[in-house]
Amino acid sequence: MNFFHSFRNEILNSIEKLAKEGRLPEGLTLDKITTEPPRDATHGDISTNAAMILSKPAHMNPRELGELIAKELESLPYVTEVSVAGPGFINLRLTPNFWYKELETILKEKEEYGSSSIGLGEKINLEYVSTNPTGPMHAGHGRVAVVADVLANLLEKVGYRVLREFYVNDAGGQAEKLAQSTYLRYKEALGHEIGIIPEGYYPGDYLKEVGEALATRDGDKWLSLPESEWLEPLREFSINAMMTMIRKDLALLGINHEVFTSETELHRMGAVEAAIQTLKERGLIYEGILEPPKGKVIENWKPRKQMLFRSTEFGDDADRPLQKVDGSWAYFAGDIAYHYDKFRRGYPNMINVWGADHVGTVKRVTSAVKAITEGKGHLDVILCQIVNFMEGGKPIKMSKRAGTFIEIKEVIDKVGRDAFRFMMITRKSDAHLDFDFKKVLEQTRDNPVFYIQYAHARCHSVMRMAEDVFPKWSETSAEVYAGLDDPDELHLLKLLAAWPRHVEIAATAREPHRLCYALYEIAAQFHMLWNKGKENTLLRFIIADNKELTRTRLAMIQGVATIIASGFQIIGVTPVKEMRE
RNA sequence: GCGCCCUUAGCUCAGUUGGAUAGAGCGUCGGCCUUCUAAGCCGCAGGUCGCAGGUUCGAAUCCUGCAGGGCGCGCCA
Repeated sequence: MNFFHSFRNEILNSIEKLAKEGRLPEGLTLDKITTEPPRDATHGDISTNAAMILSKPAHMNPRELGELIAKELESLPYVTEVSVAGPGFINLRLTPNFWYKELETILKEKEEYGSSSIGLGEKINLEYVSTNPTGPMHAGHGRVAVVADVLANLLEKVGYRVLREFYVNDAGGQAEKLAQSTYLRYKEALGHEIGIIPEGYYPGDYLKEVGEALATRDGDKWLSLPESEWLEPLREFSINAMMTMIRKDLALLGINHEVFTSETELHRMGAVEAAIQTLKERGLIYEGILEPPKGKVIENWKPRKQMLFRSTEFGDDADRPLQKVDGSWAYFAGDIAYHYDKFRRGYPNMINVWGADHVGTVKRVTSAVKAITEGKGHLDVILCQIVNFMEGGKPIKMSKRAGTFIEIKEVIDKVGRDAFRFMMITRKSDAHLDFDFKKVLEQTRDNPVFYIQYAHARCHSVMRMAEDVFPKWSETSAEVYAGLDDPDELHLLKLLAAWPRHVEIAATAREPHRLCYALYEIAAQFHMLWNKGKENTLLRFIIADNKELTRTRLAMIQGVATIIASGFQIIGVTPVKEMRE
């Protein structure tokens, strides 16, 4: 439980009590009252804006009103001091006992500490990665994958029920090109000379084994047949092979989707026709002519009358075509059907995590969701900016065409899953991220992965050391906490107690990066305390001649380890107990 | 031309959704640490929050305009 909530409730109760007694007007709106940590810790532990929010409706000046409310709050449990400051903030200071009590809760709830039910069991469909199944995942896909996966964990942590879904773009021209590319490799596998892979085909070596596998399975059965005969079976064969590969890559990242939805399958079921028909009945489809796109010269642009969706009515910049020249469905038509499908499967709440190169399609898809669900469905798109992969400060140039892009597999091999996952969420997703292979492996403080892992390992190191002095200490429990009275110890306890709030904010803002900063802060404070023990032996965690104090400090250490482990659980990183290999 | 995002200390970035004197790491400078297993710890200095207006008790945060950077702007997927 985020303790700011419980104190907020207490504050609201006090205000209502004042209203009942006639010392404040009745029926004040209390929604905007917040409780949060004061900017400056010297002001106290909890700060509320109540007096400033209510001063206008109550016709009182904020300071005066603050004093009135403050008087009431003085009697709250664990509150040791209440003051009114600045423009009218009411600051509460809590007794050490409060933090000791929170520590006990942490030790009792373990990694569950920080979980909450603010999601109310609501279902969320989270679609992510959805990379084209035409080759292995490359490094750039990794950020989208990890940001979304951590977000999924985070949302579950606060009480949502999340469905992790992958949309398989196995229809359309790219899938056909894949089938054709596979056909070439198939011929090659059967001993035919194929020369250079033509422009527009997928040239990667990974298709060689697909061609070979096909030759092994089917022999030369497709060789003499016309394309119309083999295109569909080869498409399916190669898509399956690609998806197997992608799923392996995802598994390396520790990502496992629960649902894979096939675009082709949606078409087969007639879902696209059905969705378009629905829009038609609502008068949202018409025949019209589009302006040519600006700022980009398109050869062979011909104005054409075509089937359009009125997406401008739902916030898009232009109405969007639904069919290609040959009359087949455009990708967008399938996307409408897909999101309608998700909605009808029981997921009015949808989140898509995309790469920033899809900015252009956000508005059309969100407007389509509004239209087809009649405003009952809601789609939130989270965009991830590009990752700059670097080596010792120098950017690594990547080009798909030149075949110089780095595969995700290679990255994981080099730095490991844990470091990769962590680094991918150290920046907020709409900001660029530099990923330096050298820095990620550095064992210094400016490498946050290392620094936080080290704090966790150090905790366990201390706990192991303690066994020598006090065997089986962990089978007892701390009785008295009063020994934790150094300001730095109390500060550490406060940081631990702040964890549930960070989790909650990160989840509601859908910003996983906040977890990293919260953990870093805890790690820093812990390292600082550890180092203080070097100068001042009284502050050491293990005091050989004081078993009780040692046990108490070990409780604090356990708390630190627990919170870090809990954060790592959400981020999908394994907390290590030793830094040595 | 249009849309979305970004701009905070020399560098890399936080900033609790409108709150108090804007914070951290690196780097610089000055100390300390040869250990409860180490890769470190403390302190000093460093700011017109891109610029200009506006909204209000109060703005890095919201609105408008401008500048710089990024991504995108087929019936591709």
